Amino acid sequence: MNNAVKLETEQLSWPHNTGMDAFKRAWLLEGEPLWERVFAVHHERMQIKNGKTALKNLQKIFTCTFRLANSQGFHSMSLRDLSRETEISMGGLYAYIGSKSDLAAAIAAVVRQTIDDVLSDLTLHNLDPYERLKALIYADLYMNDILHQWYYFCFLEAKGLDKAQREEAIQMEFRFDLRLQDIFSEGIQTGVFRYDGELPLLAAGTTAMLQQWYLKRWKFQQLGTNIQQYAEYILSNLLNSLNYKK
Amino acid sequence: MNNAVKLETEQLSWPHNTGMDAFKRAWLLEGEPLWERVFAVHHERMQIKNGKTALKNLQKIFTCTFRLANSQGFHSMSLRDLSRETEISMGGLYAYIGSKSDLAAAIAAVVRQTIDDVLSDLTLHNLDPYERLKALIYADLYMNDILHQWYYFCFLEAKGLDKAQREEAIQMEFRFDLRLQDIFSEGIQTGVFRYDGELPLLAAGTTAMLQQWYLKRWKFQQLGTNIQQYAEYILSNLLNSLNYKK
DNA sequence: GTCTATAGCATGATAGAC
DNA sequence: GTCTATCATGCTATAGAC
Repeated sequence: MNNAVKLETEQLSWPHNTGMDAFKRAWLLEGEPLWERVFAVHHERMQIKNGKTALKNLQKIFTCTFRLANSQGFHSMSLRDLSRETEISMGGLYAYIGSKSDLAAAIAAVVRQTIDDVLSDLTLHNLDPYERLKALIYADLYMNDILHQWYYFCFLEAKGLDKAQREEAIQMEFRFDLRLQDIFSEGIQTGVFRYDGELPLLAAGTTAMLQQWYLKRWKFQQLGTNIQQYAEYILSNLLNSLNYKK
Repeated sequence: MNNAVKLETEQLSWPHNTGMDAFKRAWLLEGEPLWERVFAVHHERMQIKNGKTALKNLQKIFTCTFRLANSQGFHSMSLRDLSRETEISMGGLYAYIGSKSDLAAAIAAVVRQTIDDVLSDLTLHNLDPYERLKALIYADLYMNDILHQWYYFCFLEAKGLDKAQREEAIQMEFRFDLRLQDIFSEGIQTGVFRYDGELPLLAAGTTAMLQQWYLKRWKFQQLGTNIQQYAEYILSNLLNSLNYKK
């Protein structure tokens, strides 16, 4: 795991404390640490090796890519658009991105690695099924929220990626579903959950509801639903399906 | 409502009989009736007025557009790709589509009108909340299945449509959610349902699960879940949330 | 490290023969 | 009604000055 992402001193404060502030303190998914991560993943494709200036321009390039691609689509965003938006010349852009499709690939790669880092750390904690379920749902939803532009891009532009990356994305989602199913199964075995339907479908439905948070922002905005309320809704709905009795 | 879509003689056989065969017989959403619908919606933009040849080529054009756009994205599908795939020359294509974006707009328009026709007809039946819920979920899922390429296209290419059409798509989804909420509310009032959470979130979650059927075909294929099983899962999961007792 | 200028090519669209 | 040939434009990417 990339140490830059996780403050060791905070490791034990989360997921036991499931507030979003605690999550943000424990995981450095925003601001400069994020761009250092992007640089770490992407720097082989870059001509610029000076970290200081690279970070500033990487941030501009990725941020503007999200603004353009998430509103009109990545393929219909031209590099001239991106050049205008970032105020970096065409030639300048190519010192950072290698090619247009490299840019999309980098976004997907950063998302994959971040998810892996955060979720694999969750398994280190020794929690009971209820706590594991809660921690997984809150962690995933917080990630969806903080990196919502990244997730939105990956979901809607997946077709544009090469076959290996598309396959990776599908495998990531399968693993997430399986992680949920494992928790369900363990809870059923230990007797805290009871469910007589298809666990894969229950997991798939949960994943779908979590993804809504970045896919349907307009809906939650219109409803006035905040992230805490939505997390609680998903969890209580799921616990109800699982016949969990506190 | 467009009479060509609905066989009057079958009006009463559905939604009381919720099998997919009955749905397909009642609603003509496939084959020649579908392409006649497309022609009806799109013919103003076409130079060809002869129905016979137009229908055959429209089918080729739309079918190939789905194959290309749903695998690589509509914007990165060139009209030369489409020309090669349909075996219609570039000049020939323009006798049918007006422009590339007209083609996307036509797909969205056909979907919108079909949904409106099918769902508005459902309200004509006088059903109790349980039956209405079942009919709505089955009808929507069957539509998602039969027209899955159309829905998939609309979901993933929505960004490429003009503002009015994007707004229309959002309004359609809001109306669907509200339709679900109305049924929930009526059931709660008449005492067959009991729910103390947020109805809009329960409706949004149901809509999300229905959309999975065309968004995540790879998942259901891998799980071996067929449409009947999935319809039953969504309904029973929802009835459980609503504390419905048969 | 950033820029301007431009190469080289693919694209959407149209004109006009048949 | 369908085709071929072509136009004008916009695109990604690079070369080379500073």
